[in-house]
Order: sequence, then structure tokens, then C-alpha cells
Amino acid sequence: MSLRHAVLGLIAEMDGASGYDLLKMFEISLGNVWPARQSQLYGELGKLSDAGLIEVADEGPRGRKAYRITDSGRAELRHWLVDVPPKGNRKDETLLRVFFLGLVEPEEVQRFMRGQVAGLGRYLDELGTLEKGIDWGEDDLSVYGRLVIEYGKRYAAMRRDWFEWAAHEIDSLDDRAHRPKRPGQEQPGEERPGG
Amino acid sequence: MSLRHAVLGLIAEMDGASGYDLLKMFEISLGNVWPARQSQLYGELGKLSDAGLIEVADEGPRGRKAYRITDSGRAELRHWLVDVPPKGNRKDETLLRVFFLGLVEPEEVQRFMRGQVAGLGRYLDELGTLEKGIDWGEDDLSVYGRLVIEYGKRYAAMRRDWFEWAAHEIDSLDDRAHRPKRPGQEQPGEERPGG
DNA sequence: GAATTCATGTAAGATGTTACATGATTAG
DNA sequence: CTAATCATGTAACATCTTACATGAATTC
Repeated sequence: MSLRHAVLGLIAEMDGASGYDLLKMFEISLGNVWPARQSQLYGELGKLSDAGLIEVADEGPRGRKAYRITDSGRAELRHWLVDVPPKGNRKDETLLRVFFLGLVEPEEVQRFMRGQVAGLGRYLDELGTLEKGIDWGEDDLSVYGRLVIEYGKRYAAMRRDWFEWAAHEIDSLDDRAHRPKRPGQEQPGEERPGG
Repeated sequence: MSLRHAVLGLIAEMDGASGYDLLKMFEISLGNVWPARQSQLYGELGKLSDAGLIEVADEGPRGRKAYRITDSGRAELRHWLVDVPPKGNRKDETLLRVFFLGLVEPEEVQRFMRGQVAGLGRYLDELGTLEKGIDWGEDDLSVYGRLVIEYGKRYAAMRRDWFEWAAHEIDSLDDRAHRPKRPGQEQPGEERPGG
């Protein structure tokens, strides 16, 4: 039930925010660690309200509802933060593919690996630009958001390096499989192309 | 629809496997990058069969069904592997909490961060033990599985280092907020406890 | 006054979790 | 003969995605 706590936490930090406001935060910031669509968000706001963890503090133009966290909501959020150990998410579609790379030709494998390296390089550039572009405040969301950006950079760099390393590993594995002769044992007159 | 392809890929690599066999592979290996419960797996096998991507090659004792990938299944798997760019999963419950760490006391924050560092250290040890314990074969699943273990180690080490770094960052941020005086400006006679 | 942004909501369907249910075969 | 393992399935429920639907207020 993390979406519940993501929404609860956002409302705690952004008192008086509307669903629309929260949605923008998900898009630009929180969504990087816990994405949510509009329909899911409004649904969750309804449930949170019914459960008495948040309440409508004010209604504005266009049916705008300004939410506020209740005492019971704050207690629930605190409980989640300090007492409930987070569970790691193991899903990684990219690594899932790595398991099956033996089913396609070596050229496709290398294309895949190089694609990942390049993509992660671009992503790292984007993160750098993003970080410079935001004018970071001193509010909690900014302070901790900045730490998470640093995490994103380290994560992307680690993956890029791993994909580079793994591509080499696979390459030398392929070499051994297709040219099992040890170096120095070539037949005379049999020259390597491009050597 | 990644579960579909995870199952399809496993059957491609483990010809003649039963749902039960596949389930064990999810538990010990594939589940680290794409988890699946028993009920989900059997459901998916049914759908895959209906779609003609796999077929029952043989029936054994206790109603055991030995599955085999079909040509159309192999084509679908290949298509997924080379033509469909994998999408990254952004969900990270632990980092989600980091966003809201400003809502609890500094002591709780440090407890949380230290807990993460310790947990990741233990996990790294486990991975090392696991790696030594397995007798790695030369089959695809072993070869690529070994690469993924290395990924797991780098991932855990990166996270551990980040949590250590972030804990220090937060600590010095707290210092600035609660003791805004610069060092060397203390009043005479005002001593720090525990100094 | 037209386009954009603000603002909320619902419905259908896919995906995933927890729990229940059953029974055959093998190992000790 | 008892326990463990092998083996498959279903039902209820929670979560998440995609698409539809509507309209008020603001900006140009």
C-alpha cells in the first residue's frame, strides 16, 4: 500500500494541495520513485478521505479541493516511516532480458548492450541538466529530492558500467565458443582478418 | 506483459519443464529480476497455451505437463527481445520514504539510514555465499545468471555507499539547522556535551 | 471567443497477491 | 504408513493502466 503513503506524505509536506497539485508533483518528482496516474491518484484521495487520514480543508474554484492531513493520518504516516521495513522491488525488465540473451545472435546481443550503455549515458546527461535547471529550495521535498537525484546519477552510472563490462564478458565467451583454438595455435597461412 | 515473456523464455531454455519446474526457477533465479507467484504462473501457462505460443509436449505422473515452445512462441520471444525496448521500473519504496524523512526526528532518520546500510551489507555477504554455493554450468541460464549476480553485487554496493553518504549529508544539514553558529564562535563556558 | 490550463471523476480491463483446495507419488 | 515433495488449479481481492467524460477559469 505504498501509493497510499506516497499521497499521504505529499499532503503532509504540501498542506492545502489539490489532487491536481499532487499530480504535478508525481510527474516531476515523486513519480521517479513511485509513479501514479491521475485516475489512481483521485481514487486514492477518496479512500484516504473515507479512512479519515486526510480531509478537505477548503473548496476553491472549479471544484478544487484543498486537502489537509489529519492527526490520524500523521500517525499512520509516521508508523509507516519508522516501523514498517520497506520492501525492495525486484522487477527489472531489462535484466530479465539479459537472462534470455543466449537465444539471439551475438550481433543482436551486442546491439542490445550498446543500446543500454548509450541510453544510460543520455539519461545521465539529462539528470545533470535537470539538476542545474531546478532552483532548489530549503524545504524538505527539495532537500531530500536533491539526495535522490544524486542516487539517480549513481544508479545510472553503475548500470552503464555494468552493461559495458557485461558486453565484454559475453563477447569473450562467444569468442571461446566459436573459435575454440588457443592463441598461438593457428594453422600457418590462416590469418585473422583485420589483425 | 513481461511475465508472459519471462515464462516463454524459461520454457525456451528449459525444454520439457513443468509449471512446477518453472516455479522453482522463479524462486531461485529469475524471480530476482521478475517475481511470480504460483497462481500467476499457472494462469500464464494457460494463456500461453491458448495463444499457441507453447504446447504440452508430454504428460507425466501426478498430472505433470511438460511444456515446449512452439515456432510462433519462439518468434514472439525473439521479437520481444530484439524489437521491443525494455521499460525501466521506477518503483522504489525505500527511496519513496527518503522523500518524507523530513517528517520524523533526526534520530529516526539516522536509524533508518543505518538500517539500510547494515541490511545491504548483509545482502552483499549473502550474494557472495550464494555465488560460491552454486555450481555454475555452461548453459545460457548459468552464464547470464552469473552476470546478473555481479549486477546484484554492484547494485547493493552502490546503494550501501549512497545511504552512507546521504546519512552524512542529512546529518550536516541537521547540524546547520539546529546549531546555526559557526565553529569557533561558541560562547566561553558553553561546552558541548560529550565533547 | 478560442485555446489552454485547471480540476475532478468513472469504467473496463490487465496484472499481481493471498488464500483455498485437491490429490498423486516418493522417501524414510 | 507417514511425511515430504510433486503437481495443478480456482476465487477473491488489491493494484495499476488506458480510456472516456465533463466542465470551469484563465490567457491570448
